[in-house]
Order: sequence, then structure tokens, then C-alpha cells
Amino acid sequence: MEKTSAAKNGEVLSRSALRRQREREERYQTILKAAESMFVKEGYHQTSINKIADLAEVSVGTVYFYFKNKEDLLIQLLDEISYLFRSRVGAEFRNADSTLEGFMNAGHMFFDEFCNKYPEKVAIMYRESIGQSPLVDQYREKLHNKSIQDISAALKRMSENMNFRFPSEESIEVIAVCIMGIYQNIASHYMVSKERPKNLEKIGRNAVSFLVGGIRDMCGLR
Amino acid sequence: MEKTSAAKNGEVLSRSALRRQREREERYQTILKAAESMFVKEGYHQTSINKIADLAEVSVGTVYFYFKNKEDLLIQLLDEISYLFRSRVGAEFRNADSTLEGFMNAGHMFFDEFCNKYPEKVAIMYRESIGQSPLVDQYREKLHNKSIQDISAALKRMSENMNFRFPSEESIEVIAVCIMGIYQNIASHYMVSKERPKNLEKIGRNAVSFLVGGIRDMCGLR
Amino acid sequence: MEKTSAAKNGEVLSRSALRRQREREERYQTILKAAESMFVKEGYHQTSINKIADLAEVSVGTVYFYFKNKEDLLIQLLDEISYLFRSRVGAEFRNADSTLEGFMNAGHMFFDEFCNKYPEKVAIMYRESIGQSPLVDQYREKLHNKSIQDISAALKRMSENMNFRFPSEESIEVIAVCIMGIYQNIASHYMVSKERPKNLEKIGRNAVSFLVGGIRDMCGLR
Amino acid sequence: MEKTSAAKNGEVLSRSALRRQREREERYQTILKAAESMFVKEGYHQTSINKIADLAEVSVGTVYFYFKNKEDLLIQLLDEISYLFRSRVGAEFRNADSTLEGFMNAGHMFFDEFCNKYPEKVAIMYRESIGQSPLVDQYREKLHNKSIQDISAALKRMSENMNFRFPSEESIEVIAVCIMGIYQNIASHYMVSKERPKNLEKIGRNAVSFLVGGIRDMCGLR
DNA sequence: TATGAATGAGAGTTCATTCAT
DNA sequence: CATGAATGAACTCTCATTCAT
Repeated sequence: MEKTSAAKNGEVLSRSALRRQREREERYQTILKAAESMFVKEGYHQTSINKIADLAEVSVGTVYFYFKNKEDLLIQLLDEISYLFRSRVGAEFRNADSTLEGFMNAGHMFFDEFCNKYPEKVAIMYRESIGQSPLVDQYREKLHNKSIQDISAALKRMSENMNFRFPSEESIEVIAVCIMGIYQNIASHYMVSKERPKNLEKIGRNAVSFLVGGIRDMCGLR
Repeated sequence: MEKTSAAKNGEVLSRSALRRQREREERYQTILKAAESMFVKEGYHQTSINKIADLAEVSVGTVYFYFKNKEDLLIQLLDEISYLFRSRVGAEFRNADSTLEGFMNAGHMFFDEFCNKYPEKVAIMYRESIGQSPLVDQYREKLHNKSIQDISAALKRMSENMNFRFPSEESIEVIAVCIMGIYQNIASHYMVSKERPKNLEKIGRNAVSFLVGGIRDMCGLR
Repeated sequence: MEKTSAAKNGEVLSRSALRRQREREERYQTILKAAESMFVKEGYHQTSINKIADLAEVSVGTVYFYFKNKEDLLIQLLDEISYLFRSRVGAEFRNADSTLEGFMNAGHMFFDEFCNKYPEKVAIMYRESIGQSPLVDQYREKLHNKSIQDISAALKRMSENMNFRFPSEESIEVIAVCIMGIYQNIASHYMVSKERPKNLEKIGRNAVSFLVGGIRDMCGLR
Repeated sequence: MEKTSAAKNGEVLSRSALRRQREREERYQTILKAAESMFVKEGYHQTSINKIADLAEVSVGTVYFYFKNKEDLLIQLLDEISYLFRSRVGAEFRNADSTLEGFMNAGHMFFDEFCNKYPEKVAIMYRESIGQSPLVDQYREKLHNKSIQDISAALKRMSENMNFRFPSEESIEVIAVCIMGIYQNIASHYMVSKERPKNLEKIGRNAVSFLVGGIRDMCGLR
């Protein structure tokens, strides 16, 4: 009894179990969202678990039921953000058929879409997760490296496709690191501040121009 | 009594006063250096004033005699670092007679000299001073903006001198922010890690090529 | 319907009721056993109800259905242990026909049988139930006193039977307390430790010799 | 200046330094004594650091300035108690010129002096320090073993002096463990309880008789 | 000036217990 | 009966800061 209508084997869950699972998921997200808001507004160390619990309208104990500890909150947040970043921005690097356009699309995706839609996530990624704890730093670095590899791979494919060579062995990775640096600093400088400038689009376009120019110049394209 | 032999007016100090002043200066620097070491090794929040006092071989009270509070230590450190950065790297921007060479020199100065000589300062600048407290963030931003302005000024002078125009109004500042982003990420990625790679020079050169290429391309140079 | 075939009056239970009762008994024992294991392995205060529930493969709520609270678990455990102790060791005191042999048999029963068979129960009795909470202490003392009385009664019967007198009024009880002390300390010292010595039998025999010697000497026997 | 009158070399401390050192010592003892009282009255786990600080009339921070943590308080207490025990009771074992009298003196010293004078220390030793934490247990065992060795050594000397042999190799240690067990249980049963019986002396004498009788019987003395 | 003991607010975390489902 | 998510009081411990000496 109390099975879903499609119940055909032991794997299905009862309705109430399904509802409970859904509620769990929601609670988890509510708490994570509250942590994100607080971290961005007041800073990771200035935010106490109590404040997060208050904002999420749960008890402290509940926060600890869903997350191992405070660090874990930040790490889960980073995870989520990294996934979002790679599935939006990273996808552009991967999809574009190995031309410079891919880099332009990725840039616009990041500056116009990502930063606009998720300014809080950008703040977490580029401010609140830096230098807060060894474990977080370590985790952040791991995720950062993945993005570097995404970009490096795109550069490699492009060089093969367009038949040109990079000046030296390490060029590819260095360029990738430079691009990520540009993303980070443009985002930190313009997108996260309280009063965002109105010409964000132009800023993004300029930044993309700059980084594409860098690639072009280094590869002797055009 | 106890005046220097050259005592001719009220401005001169007695010998003991001079010694005391010198000692004060030394103490100040000892403490600041200890703070720097600890912040880099263990992180700002993980470092207690007691640990800093221990390393500096003074009492906690003495630390508070020379510095207003813990935040002040980080701010003074930032100040010192920023001064050093601007007097070394920024100088290259200002000195170079308004050609692209200035940007190359500045880049090499930063990657080959600055990062090599002061890895701890780089760590403070790009890791320990981010997202630790509103006041520090604010201060950091101010210093950051100064550098942006240094670079912007150099770009402007260059455009006037070489008689070219930037694509749009905001281009100059965006480029400056991009350059700073490249500095930051290359430094963070390669220079601060435990085991620094051996081909640091090449990495620096590649990064400089990339950013100079970006400028070149945007300005239609060459 | 669903009655046992022998159902002749209202006292008999239906089959399913019987099964349920049996299952209840089993659950109760499973949980109690899990608590015992955890208390011994990690200590009473270091063991959470959650851990016990996990080990017993039931939910926390179920633990609270069978036991009033955490203290109750320890008290029920003590009860069980005390019952076992009195029905094994105490029986020897009562059965032996009022000679010293009874004390020897009891001793061997305790050291060779009881400690060997139930090292965990010994650990609960002599380590985990001491100084954990006022109520437990109080309960423990009550059970302890019962054993003292068992031994005292045996001593009294022996003195009447063998026609000798104890040096003073309080001698009997004091001897009983001494004997229990010997039991406790020998057990704690040798039987509970991680690596039990191999000559346990000899140790037990020596301890019994010692305590019997004490009785003998005090009563002028032999 | 501000040296003690006997100041003759650099080792002496100034008067104020001496006073501060004395005050430190006093504070340490005050806190330790407060912990002892609370542990005995309410039990180790039921006692919070706050309560100890309150009783000692210092702040929580001060407790942590003098002691590493709560466990440390108990361990320091154990240390102090063990030192006292060995310097009072253990001394009797060592001093007595290798006859049974030494064991009697030690017994009386323990029951009549030690338990009477320091009932709280007895409670700590035999109740509050058992099964509270692995580290404490471990420490307690170490101290316990020292006492076992003291007694064993006394037994050995006695056997050499009075020219008799113990029934088996392990007899000596077993007897020592038995004696400690008697001490513990007599003390726990009679000396620690709220309403101590009036015939404590007689109880002690009986216990001593019992244990001496045990030794005598095992060694074939008399 | 220098010291370092003292402070105490506040943090993170645990866990016995409850109760709606 | 069984479940397990939710609670929140209570705990231990840290540490920036002060101040009498």
C-alpha cells in the first residue's frame, strides 16, 4: 500500500517516502542558498552557523544534519558553482568547432550570462573561497585546474585544426591561466561590486577582444 | 646632556633617543615580518596574535603597541607590498618611453624579479588579503585601483605617443584590469605553490607575450 | 481465529501476537547488545544513541521505544550483568555447604568462567558504570550491596557451621567488601586489557588463595 | 633595581616577578581545587568548565590559560593524588624493614590517614577517573601500575628477608593487585559515601587484618 | 615602553530526545 | 510499531584585546 501508481517492483518508493526525499532535497538547497547569501554579504569567517540557520529558517542542528561542518558548506557551494561554470562556460570551449569563435562565445557566456545571472556565485568563487582554509584552498585549486585543462584542450584542438603552432611547450597552459586570470579580475572588478556599471556588455566585449587578441598574436594568426 | 655633538637646535635627538628610535623601527619590522610569515604559512584567520608575538620574540602587548589590531597588521603589510610593487613594477610602466616595451619590462620585472624575490608578499597580495574582512577588502581595492590607474596612464600615454586609438572609451581600463588579472593568476598558479616549476622564466615570457599581444591586437598595432 | 491450537482460555495469544512478542524480545536484546559493545569499545559518554542504533540496525526512535533513555540502557545492562553474576558466582556462595570450598568455587567460577566468557560485561561492571551519572552510581551501589550481602551470608553460615567467631562485629561485611575488591581489581587488571596474559588460570588461583587465606587467618582456621 | 636583597647574580628574580610567580602558582592550585570539588560533587562529565571557573572565581579563559583542556584538569589532579598516595602510603611499604608490619602500617596510613584527610582525592582516584576518557584511563593505569610495583617490591624484599617463597611466579604481582583492590573497594564502600560510618577505624583494622592474613597464609608464615 | 596574565564574548559542534508520518 | 529528520540547549575551546605592573 501507499505505492506510486507505477509500482512494479521493490525499488519504487512509497509516496510519502518520495515526498520526504523531495523535502530533504529542498532543505539542503535552502540551507546552501542561505550560506551563499551570508558568505557573500558578510564574508565566510564573519558568518556564523547560527546566522545561516536563521536565514534558512531551520535550527543549527539541522544545518549539521545536512552538512558535515562549516567548511563543508563552502566546499559544496564551490562544487555546485564549478559544475555550473563548466556546464555553461566550459561547454562553449568544448563545443565551438575549434576556432577562435569558441573563445569569444565562452567569454560572452561568462561575462554576459554567468556573471549577470549569478553574481553571488562569482563572489564565492573569486573572493570568499580564497585563503579561508587549507582544505578549501586545495579544493578550489582542483576545480581551477579542471577549467585550465578545459581551456588548454580547446587551444590544442584549435592549433591542430587551424594548423599553427604555439611558440613554446608551455604556451598553451600559460594562455589558459591568463584567460582565467582575466575572467577572475574582470568579474571581481566590475561584476561583484555593489554598484555595477551600466556598460557591462562593452566591458565584457573588450575583455574578450583583449584575450582573443592575445591568442591571435601569439599564434601569428592574421 | 647626552646630545649628539652636532646638536645645534631642538630638532636633533640625543644619542639614546636616536638609538631608541632605531630600535623601535627594528621592532616594528620584526613584528611585521613575523606576521607576514605566519599569515602565509597558516593563513590570516588561523594565525593568532600570540603566535606572531612568539615568532617575533616579543610579548602580545608589544604587538599592540606597534599595531592597532590584527587587521592593522595585514593592512600595513598590504601597504608595504603595494609600495614595493608600485616602485618596482609600476615604475617600469611610468619610465618606459611610452612604447610596448614598457609593458614587457614591467611584466618581466614582476614575474622574474618580484615573484622570485618576494613570494611571500605575492601570497599576501593574492591570497591572504582576499575576503578576510570588509576593511581589508576595501583597502586592497584601493591599492588595486592605483595600479589599474598606473597601467591605464601608461596605455594612454602610449596611444598618444604612437598615435593610435582604442576601440572604445572603456578599453583602456579594461585592458589594465586584464593585465592585472594575468599578473595575479600567473603568480598564484605558478609562483606561490610549494614546488615552483623550473621553467618560471619561460612562463613569465609567455604571459608577457600574451598580454602584449592583446594590447597590440586591440590597437591595430602591427 | 489465528489462535494456537491449544487455545482454551483468554490467556493464550494468537500466533502473530506470539511472533510479535518474540520479535520484540529479540529487538530488545539486539539493541542492548549493541549498547554493550559500543560502551565497552568507545566508552559510555563517547557513545551516542545514533551509533547504537546503527550497530543494532534500527532507528533511533526504536531505541527510545524499548528504552527510556540512554541511562536506562546502562542500567538494564547492569541489571542483566548483575543477574548473571549472582546466578553464576553468587550461587556458588549459596550452594557450597558452608565451608571454605564455597569461596574457592565462587572464585574460580568468577575468574575462569565469568571473566573469560563475558569480558565485555566485566568491563561494563567495573569500568563503564562507574562515575557516569548519579543514578547509575546509585543503581550500581544497590547491586553491589546485594553481592556483599550474598558473601556476608555465606560467611555467617560458615561461621555457624564450623563453629568459629569473627574478630569483631563488622568483620563479616568488611571481608565481603574486600573479596569484591579483589574480584574487581584482578578482573580490571588482567581480564579486561587488550592483550590478556596467558597464565590467567594461575592468576585466578593465586587470587583465590589470597582471599581464602585472608578468611582463614582472620577466623583462626587451621 | 627592584631585586631581592640577596641579588648576587642574574638568576634571581625581581620582587614583582617573584610575586607574580607566586600568584600564578596560587591561581593554578585554586583552579585545580575547584575542579576537584566539582568533579567529586557532580561528576566529571556533569561538570562544565564554566562551573569550575565560577567556583574558582576566574574566567573560562583563565582556566584554559593554566590547563590545556578539561581532560588535563583531571590528569593533573590524578598526578597530584598519585604523588600524595605514593609519598604517604607507598613510603610505608618502602620504609618498613621488610616485615609484615610494613603492610600494616601502610594499610593504617591509607585507611586512617589518607582516606580521612583526603576523601575527595579518594573519590577522584576511585570513581571520577574511571572510564571517562581513553587518555585518562591510560594515565590512571600507569599510576596504578606504579603502586603495584611499589607493593610488589615490598613483598619481594620481605620474602628475601624472612626467607620464604611465594607459591608461584606470579603470586607477588597478584597479591599486590589484590591489596590495591581491597584499598579501592573499602575506600569506595565506606569512606566516600555521604554518611561515613563511625567505626571507620575498626573497618580499616579489619581490612588490614584480612590482607595481612592473606599474605601470611600464602607464604606459610606462622 | 614592555610584559603577559586575564578576560569573556562568541564560535563551531554534538547529541539526547521528540514527534509527525 | 518503526522511522529519522528536526530540535536547541549545552558544551568545549579560541583568541583579539586590555591593563595593572
